[in-house]
Amino acid sequence: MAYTETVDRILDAAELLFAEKGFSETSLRMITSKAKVNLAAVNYHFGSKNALIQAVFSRFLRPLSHLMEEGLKKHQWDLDSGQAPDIEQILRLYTHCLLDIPTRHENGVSIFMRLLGLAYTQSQGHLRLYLEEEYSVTFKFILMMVKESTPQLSTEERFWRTQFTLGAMAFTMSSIQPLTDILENKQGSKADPEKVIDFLVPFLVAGLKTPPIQE
Amino acid sequence: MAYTETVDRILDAAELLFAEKGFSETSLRMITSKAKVNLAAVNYHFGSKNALIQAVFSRFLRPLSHLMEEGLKKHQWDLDSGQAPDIEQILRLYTHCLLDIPTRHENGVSIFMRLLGLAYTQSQGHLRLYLEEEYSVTFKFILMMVKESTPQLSTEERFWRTQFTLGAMAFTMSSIQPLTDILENKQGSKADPEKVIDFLVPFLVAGLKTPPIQE
DNA sequence: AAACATTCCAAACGGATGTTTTAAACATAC
DNA sequence: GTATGTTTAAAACATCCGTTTGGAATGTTT
Repeated sequence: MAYTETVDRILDAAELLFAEKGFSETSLRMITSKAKVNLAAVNYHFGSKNALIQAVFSRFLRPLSHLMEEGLKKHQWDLDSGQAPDIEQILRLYTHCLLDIPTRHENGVSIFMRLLGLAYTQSQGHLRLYLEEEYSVTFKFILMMVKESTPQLSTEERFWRTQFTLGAMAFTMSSIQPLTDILENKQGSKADPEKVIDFLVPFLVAGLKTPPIQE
Repeated sequence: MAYTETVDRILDAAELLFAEKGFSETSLRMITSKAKVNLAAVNYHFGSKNALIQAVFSRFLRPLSHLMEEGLKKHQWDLDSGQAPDIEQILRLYTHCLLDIPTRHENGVSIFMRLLGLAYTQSQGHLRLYLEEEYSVTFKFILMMVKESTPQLSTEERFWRTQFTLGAMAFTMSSIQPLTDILENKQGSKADPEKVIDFLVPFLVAGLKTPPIQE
């Protein structure tokens, strides 16, 4: 995919509109008129609306995945070393990488998290498949790290606690500022994502570390 | 709204399809053909598709709200008594009420949870307004109870922890069906909502009770 | 300059959507 | 029996959707 200016303008507009309205609720005509490009440009450059959705995700998941792998290497964590990292360190690494993604909009982090949440909750079969194929390696490795760090949990309880963690993160990050306000460029007491994460991580760590109900 | 048989059949079908596919992805023709009623019946009885969505929510939110108020009365919790309930009791009351709603389908609880999650994550403007107008009293009262039960938290940290809690609940609920499928493929155990809640509450309680970072 | 490939654009296509309208049947109550 | 409300049927409505088309514009290469 050659990144011409038209392609970028489409991706920028689509990213904002998808995050604000959802996928089905955003039409190609909304996107192209916001991006100030011709309607046919989407199908010309991306092929289909579904491919555009996937491209939007790729543009921020690729850097995120890359940052994560670098971070993991730097810590020299290894599954076979027997030295499991603390669960808090894993969360810190993940949130730190999130904040370091280069963003194309203000409040880019909020938008990314909102999109991530939508990817989970909106039943877009094609998107689920695509994400699974493209980025499962990195995320599976993280899941393995979580497993090493929480040996006291049953597989089932660990699975659900991971979901709770994801939910708290995605939901909170996506509502850091009502997205309408973001788009209107309305300013006020702007909530700093870093500060929210400082609140979030101890909350999640406490939940993850609490004794299991299934012995 | 007179609850004739046609009305109920429409609501039953809509409830299932909305929970399965989401609102935008469910057409009136899908609903009426599943309910085996005429297409025009929806607009005749409900007026519009949006009104139908609201009616689906009312049918299970009204009993839920009622159960909550009864539960609060039974515990004789009072904001001015100075006797703050434990935060776990509040969460338990809420989740128990959720499980006690009379359901019209098998897996009714899963369906309600999924709908509740969709209401939060799917940005349906009209739905958000409607829920706000109809059920904000009960909701605000719960927030006051949470405040009483967590006096050690600053207003800011309590606000965010409430967001984390809501996020974990809504996110898990809205994706509970797809997740259950994942889990079933992974291992034979079928996940029923009660079990998920049993995992969820201790996780949230631990997070809510952990010492604040802001002293 | 000529040939080529790429990008852009206005318009149209076929289909699905929510909604409305017509008419006729059916039930129930006064 | 007449009035009132409910249901079905079939069709049309206006609109929106994703996608496709043919040709014009643009840039690059020979």
